[in-house]
Amino acid sequence: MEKAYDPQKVEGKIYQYWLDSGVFDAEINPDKQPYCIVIPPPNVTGVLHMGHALDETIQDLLIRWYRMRGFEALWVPGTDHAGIATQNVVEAQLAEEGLTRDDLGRENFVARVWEVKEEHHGTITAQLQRIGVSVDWRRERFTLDEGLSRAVREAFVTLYEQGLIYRGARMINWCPRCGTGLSDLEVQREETQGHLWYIRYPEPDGGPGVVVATTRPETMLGDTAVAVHPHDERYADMIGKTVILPLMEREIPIVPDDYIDMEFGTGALKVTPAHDPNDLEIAQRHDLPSILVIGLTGKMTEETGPYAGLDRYDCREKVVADLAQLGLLERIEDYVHTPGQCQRCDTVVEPLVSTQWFVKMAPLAAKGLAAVDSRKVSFIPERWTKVYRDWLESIEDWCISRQLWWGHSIPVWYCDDCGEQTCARSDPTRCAHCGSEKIRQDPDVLDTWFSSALWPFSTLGWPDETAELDYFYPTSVLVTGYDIIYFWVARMIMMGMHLVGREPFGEVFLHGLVRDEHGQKMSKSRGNAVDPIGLMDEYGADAMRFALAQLITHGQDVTYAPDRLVGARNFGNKLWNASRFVIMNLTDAAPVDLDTVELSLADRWILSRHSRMLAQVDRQLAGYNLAQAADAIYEYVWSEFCDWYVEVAKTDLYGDDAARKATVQTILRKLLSEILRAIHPFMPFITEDIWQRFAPDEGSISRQQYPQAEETWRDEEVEAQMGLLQAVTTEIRTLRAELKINPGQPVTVSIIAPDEAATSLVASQRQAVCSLAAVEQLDVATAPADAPSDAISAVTGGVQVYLHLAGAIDVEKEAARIQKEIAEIEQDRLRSKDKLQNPDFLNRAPAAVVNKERAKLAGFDQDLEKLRAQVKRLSSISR
RNA sequence: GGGCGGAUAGCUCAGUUGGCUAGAGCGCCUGCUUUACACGCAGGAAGUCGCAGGUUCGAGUCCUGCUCCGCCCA
Repeated sequence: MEKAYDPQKVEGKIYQYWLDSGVFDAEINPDKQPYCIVIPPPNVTGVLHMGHALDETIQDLLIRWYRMRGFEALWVPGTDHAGIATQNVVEAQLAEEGLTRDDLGRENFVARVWEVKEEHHGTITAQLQRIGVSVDWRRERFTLDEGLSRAVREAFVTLYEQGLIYRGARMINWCPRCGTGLSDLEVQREETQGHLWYIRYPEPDGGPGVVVATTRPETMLGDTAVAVHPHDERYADMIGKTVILPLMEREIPIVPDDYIDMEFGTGALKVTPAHDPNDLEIAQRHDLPSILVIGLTGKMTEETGPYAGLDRYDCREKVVADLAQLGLLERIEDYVHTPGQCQRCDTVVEPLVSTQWFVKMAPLAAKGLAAVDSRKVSFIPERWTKVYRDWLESIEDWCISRQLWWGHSIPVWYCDDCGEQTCARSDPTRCAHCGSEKIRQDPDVLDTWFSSALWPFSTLGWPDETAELDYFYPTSVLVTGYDIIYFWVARMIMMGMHLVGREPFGEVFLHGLVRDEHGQKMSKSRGNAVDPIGLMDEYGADAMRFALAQLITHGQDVTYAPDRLVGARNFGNKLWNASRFVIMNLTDAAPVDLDTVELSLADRWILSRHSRMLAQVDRQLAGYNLAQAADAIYEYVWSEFCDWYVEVAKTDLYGDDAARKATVQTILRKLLSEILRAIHPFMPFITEDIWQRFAPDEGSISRQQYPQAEETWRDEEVEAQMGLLQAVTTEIRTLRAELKINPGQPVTVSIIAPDEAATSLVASQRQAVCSLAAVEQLDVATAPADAPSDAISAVTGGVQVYLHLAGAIDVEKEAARIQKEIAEIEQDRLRSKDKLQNPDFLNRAPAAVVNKERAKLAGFDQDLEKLRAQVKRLSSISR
C-alpha cells in the first residue's frame, strides 16, 4: 500500500468494478424488505452543481446503508426533459447561429433538442458516477421516454375524464419572451425600483374627477372602472358617477369595493381587469368588461388605437408623456414594487386572461392534506409540514399548458366541424362526438412538472401493474431541497394519492441549499458556483461526500467551507494509514475467540467504545442526522482507535507474548473490518479499495453486512478506568511539553494514587502508560513517605504525577504553574459547592444529579489538597 | 402584512427529551523525521452561547418581548 491515499488512481476503476459486478442492481425479492429511492431527476442538459452533490450524497448514503443492512435497496436513476429550461438552452444555441425556432419549424426543432439531449445525457450521468451513486442503471428513465410518456398520457386522460383537467379562460402569467403561459410558481418576485404615477381621470362635464395612482400607466388603456372603498368619505359623492378615461376618451364608472386599500396612493384604484388578477376579481363583482391591451409578444393590441403595436415599455413612456401634455399627470413618486418575473429568463411577466389547460386542485389538495394528516407521509424536519399545508390549503388551479415545442403533447384534438374536444389514450383519427376526420391536436405541451409529478410511480412502470410497482411502491424516502416543495413534492403526493391510491413515499427528507463561503446563494450568474467536479479532482469524491455529510444538519442551508474538504481528505488518509498499519501487522495472524481469551483493559475499552460508536451511528442515521453520524465515526476512528488503541496495541504486536499478539491481531481485524463497513456509505471508494486488500475473497464491501453494535461489549467501568489512564498519560505528556523534553528522551515518573484500586490499576497498566508517554521508569505507590523533591508535578482525578528531572527544578516557575491550576479548579469548586449548599437543589434535583455533583466536588477537593501540598513542598525546597 | 429559519471560539458549524467543568474542523501558538500517517504526533491559547425579562433547584437548551441577518407567502 502507498503511503498516502490517491483518489484519482482508484475512483474510476472502482466505479467500473461496481458496474461490472452488478452490486447496485436490485431485484424483486420477497425474502427481503424493499427500500427504494427515486432520484430527483437532474435536468438532462444541466451540469452537476453542489446542490446535486449534496442531494446525491445523502441518497447514496442511505441506499448503501440500507443495502448493507439486508434490505433490497433500489435507487432509480433518471433525468428530466426540463421543458422550458431545455428549450431555452437550445434556442440560445440557435440564436448564436442567427436562427430562431420558427426558422427550423417544430419538427426540426424538436429533433434538434433530442440531439442536444443525447449529447448532454452522457455528461450528467458521468458526473453523477463521479460521486459514486449506487443506482441501478438498468432502470434509468427519462421523463420524455416512451414509458413515461404513456404514464403522462394516462394521467392526463384520467384527470380529464374525471373533470379534474379543464380548458378555460383565466388570468395567467405570460412570459412575452418565452412566449408561453406559466404557472404561479414559475413567477418570481423581486424588489425593483419603480415609480408611482398619479393620473387624473376627469368627469364628463369637465369636473375634477379622481386621481389614481399606478405603477403601470400603460395598462390604463385597458381600464374599465375606477374603484374606491365604500367607506371612503373622500369619494362618497363620486360613487356611481363616471369619469373619462384619458387618451381613450372612454366613460368608465366609479365603483365601491371592499378590496380597496384607502391608505395606498389616493385611495382610488384604476381597474384593468385584463391585466391584474385583483382587478379581474373586482370586475367580476361589478360586471365590468375586460379589454386586453397588451398582447402575447408584449406589444400593445389593436384595442389601444394610436398605441397599437408599441412595445409595452415604449407605450408606458408615450402614455406618460401624453398625459403630461394634457395636464393630467399630477405627480410622480419613486416607488419600490415587486413585479413578477419569469423564473427562466427574468423577463417581467404579463398577467393576462388567456385560454389554457388547468388542473382543478381542490380535490387533489384534499388528498394531499389527508396523506400528511394520516402520517402516511411525514416531513423531516417536521416544520416543513406547515409550509406544505399552508400552500395546499389556499391552492389555485394549476395552469399546465405551455406554448412550447419541447415536452409532452396535450392529448386533446379539436373538431373543425362540431367544435368538440376529443381526449384519448391513443391518437384518434376522428372526432369522438361527430365522427368527423377534420380534427387537429392541441399544439401546446404540458408543464414539465406534470411529468415530474408522476416520477415515483411512472419510473416503476405505472400505469401498468408491474411487479416493481407492487414491490417497491410506495418508495421509502424522497430526498430533495426545500425549494421544490410546491413544484414537485406536493404534486407528487397529490398525484400518487389520486392516481395510484397510495402515497409516493413515506418520508420526505428536506435538506438545505448550498451557499458559498459568504453565505450567498450559489448561481452561475453570480459567478460564485463551486464546481463539484473540481472538488472531486482535487480532494476525491469521498472527501467531498464526507465534508457534505458533516455539514448536513436538519434543513439548515449548507455553507460551503473549503476547510471541511481538507479535513475530510485528511480523514480519508488517516483511515488509509490506519488500515495500512493493521493490514501490515496481520500477516501471521491466527484468530482467537474473543469471548474466551483474556482481554486487556485497552482491549475491553476499545470494544466498548466501538460498540458505542456503532449504536450512535445507527441512531443518528435513522433520524437523518448525517452530520452527527459522520462526526461519531470520525471522532472514534481518529481520537480513540488511532490515537489510543493502535498505539497501545503496538507493544503487543511488537512484543514476545504470542497469545497477546494473537488477541490484539484478532481485535484489530474485527475493528478494522467493521470500521471500513461503517464508513462505506459515507466514503465508498476508499473503503472499497482498502476492503479489496483487507478481504480480497469476500467481494464488494457494498454488499457486506453493516456492523451492529454489540451491547455485551459495553462496559462503563472499563471506560472509566481507561479514562483515568488517559488522564495520567496526558498529564505526563503535558509536563514533558512544558519542560520541552523531546519525545525520544525517556523520563522517570512517580505516580501517587489516592487508593488501592487506583494504585493497582495504574500499576497493572504500567507498560501501556510507559509506551504512550515515553516513560522509562514508572513507580506507583499509594502514599509515599516523602514526595519526590527533584520532580515537577500535576494532579488528575486524585492521582499525583511526578516527573523526575536530572537537575534542579525551577521552583518559581513551577509554583506559578501550580498556582494557576489551583485558581482554575477553585472556580469550579466554588460553583459546585454553591450548588450543593442549596437545599432546593438537594431536595428537588434527581439523586443521580446530586451524587454526580458530590463526586465532582470531592474530586476538586482532592486535587486541590494535593496541589496545595505541592506548593508547600516547593516552598520547602526553595528554602 | 403573515409565516419560517438563523444569531455559540478568528472562520464554518455541532450541542436529540433543561443537569455543561459548552465541543469539533480549519486557523493560531509551542515542541517533534516517535519504524501507519507531516493529509502526521504531542501540548497549548481562545467563547459575558444576539439583547432584556421570565419559568426552574438548575437555562446555550423552555416561555415572552426586542434587535440584526436570511428565506417563503401575500
